[in-house]
Amino acid sequence: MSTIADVAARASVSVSTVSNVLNGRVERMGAETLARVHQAISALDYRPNRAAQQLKTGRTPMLGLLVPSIANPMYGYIAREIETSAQERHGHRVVLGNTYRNKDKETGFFEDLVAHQIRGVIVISSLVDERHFESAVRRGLVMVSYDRRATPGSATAIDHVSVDNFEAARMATAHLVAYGHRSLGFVTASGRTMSRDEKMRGFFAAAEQAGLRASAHIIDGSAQSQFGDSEMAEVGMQLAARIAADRTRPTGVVALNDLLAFGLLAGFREAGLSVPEDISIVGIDGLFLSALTNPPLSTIRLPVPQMARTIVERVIGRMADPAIKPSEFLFTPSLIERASVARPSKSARLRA
Amino acid sequence: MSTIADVAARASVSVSTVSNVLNGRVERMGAETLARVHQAISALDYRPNRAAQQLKTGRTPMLGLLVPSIANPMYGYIAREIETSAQERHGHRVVLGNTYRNKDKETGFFEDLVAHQIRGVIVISSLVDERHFESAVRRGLVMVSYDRRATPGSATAIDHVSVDNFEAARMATAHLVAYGHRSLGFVTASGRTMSRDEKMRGFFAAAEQAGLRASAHIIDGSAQSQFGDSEMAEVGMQLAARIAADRTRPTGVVALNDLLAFGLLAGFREAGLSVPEDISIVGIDGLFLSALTNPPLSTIRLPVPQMARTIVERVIGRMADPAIKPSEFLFTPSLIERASVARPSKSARLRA
DNA sequence: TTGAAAGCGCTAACAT
DNA sequence: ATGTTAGCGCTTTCAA
Repeated sequence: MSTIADVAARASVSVSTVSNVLNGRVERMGAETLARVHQAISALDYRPNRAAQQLKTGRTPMLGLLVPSIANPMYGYIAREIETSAQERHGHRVVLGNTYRNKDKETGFFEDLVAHQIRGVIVISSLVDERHFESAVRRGLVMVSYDRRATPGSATAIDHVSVDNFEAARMATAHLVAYGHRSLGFVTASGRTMSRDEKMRGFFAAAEQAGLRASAHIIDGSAQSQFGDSEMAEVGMQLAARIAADRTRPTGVVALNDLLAFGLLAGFREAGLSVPEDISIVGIDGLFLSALTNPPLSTIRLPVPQMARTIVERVIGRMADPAIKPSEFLFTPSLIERASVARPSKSARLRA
Repeated sequence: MSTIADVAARASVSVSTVSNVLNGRVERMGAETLARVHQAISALDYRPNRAAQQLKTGRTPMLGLLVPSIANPMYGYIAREIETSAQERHGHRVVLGNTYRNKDKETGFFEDLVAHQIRGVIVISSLVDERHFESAVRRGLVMVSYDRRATPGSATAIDHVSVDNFEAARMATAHLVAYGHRSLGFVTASGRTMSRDEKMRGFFAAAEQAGLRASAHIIDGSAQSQFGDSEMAEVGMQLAARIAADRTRPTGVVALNDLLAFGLLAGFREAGLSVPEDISIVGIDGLFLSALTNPPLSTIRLPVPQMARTIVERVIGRMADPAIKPSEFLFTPSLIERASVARPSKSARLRA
């Protein structure tokens, strides 16, 4: 690999002149000099050594991206949007890490970022406990978190970008109510994340609003692991069996997310229940896969591309200007009506 | 951030002594000196600056990982296994890039890796044309490719890790044959990748073997884009409509991959065809989602975790020892029998 | 057993 | 308009 000195020699200029053209400081440069430098650069196929630039400037065009598991299609979708936006719109590469929702893994990732002088990091769907985040921020990281709300009241050093989870669950529940369901369930996996808590509140709010608070219940199952891809669907299957066996089961359920809904769909079928004839389901996420299930899943779509763009803009923007204060960004979801919701059957209504 | 000099000062030793302990050269070091250094390191919470190490040594514990689209659940799965293995077993972080199967994006990614002095790169399912790979290798990259076979005959500078695609398609087809199917289809999207060509060969080989060569057909649809996540399923849906309308349609089909099979499943249902009563399907990949479809999809499972481990070992191993020659690694897939395959119905047999 | 010092490739303040 | 140079934080050779 050729260095800046090689280029300088070939163009018969000093290294600083080369550095100047590299960094766009060409206003008062001789046109001929500039041409010679460009010519030398392409002749040598020269690329600046990022490590050297970085050592000098303390910056590097990279971002960290932490997900519970990239095998989860929802996180894969978000990650794709984030990486594409970081790369195409801001010229940043992204370092990916799977955390399996493990605090030590998160901490380890932050430490490595700091060691690599990568100053921006995006964290997807972490657990409620945020203390190791704050300590990472103190070490200099610019952090934006997805799918977690700011802890109310506490001034935070982190941007929070999320969908209005309360509203998402409320819409899903209201959709069921609109179809005449009077006995409702919110199906969730037992790990507590902030977004789950909010969805539960939205669920109950919609039930309350419809005067159905007494017949609205949380149904939760414990996952072996907490990072939710195949496991999330497993929980759905198990829960479906439990629900099917319950003679007082709800006529309509909202699933924590689409993956859980997929498991529910499979589990109900196995238990001999038809969706939506025997029970209605609405998911949350709007994964492309939700259009393919049998029946196609009614779900709440999250505006993922827009959220991803905001996330990336925030990290990059705040790295460039430390004066910008962290803030909160809430996006509104929307209902996709498909075929997993119908009016409750007479027998179902009687049972409930 | 404290530097090595701060540590040295605090421990009252020279920087080279600190560097020695950092790099494990402690054999003939005074026990007391060593202790002082350790103590200073933890007192200052010191972490070596990777950029500086890298500038000096020319190495950095990172890998590049290129996928067509991380939103594709199969690539997400592979990526998770690769990242986890790179991190836990070898202490390397991974830089992720989506290529959308675009040559310029691939080339751009390679250039950035070189600029960052990242010397190892893993490429998933790229297109057939490999020339820009060879040129990246000449620039110093250690490359391992997944899901592409080496170009026969040509000595390559790239490791190739893949599943035996011929065998995968052969097994899938033989499974259909074993269930009595005499009219076979291989459903694929039209973009040509190496793995697709091999699967077709395996399909025909199994048909031939069963004396069914004349009634074995390729059914392909063109995708708008080539990186295959939601699009792949779309193609499946369209193709299903076309197949359903065809009075001479096969009684059993092998799908290029599970995602395509999901689209097929949805499309057949929409067209009023039942699986497996009216038509049997077998997928290829073994995604966890394939267990959740209605009916559950019979498919060919790829040994993803093992392949991922091999991939990572190869990059890291060859970076450490340039004398190691690139080679080819072929893994054997296995059949998962579920419910999307049954004996062809009488009417279906007559039709064909 | 420990230390001094050169140098990795670049940026930017300063000099000319 | 262009050049000189110190120094970013580390590794490693060589000397003591």
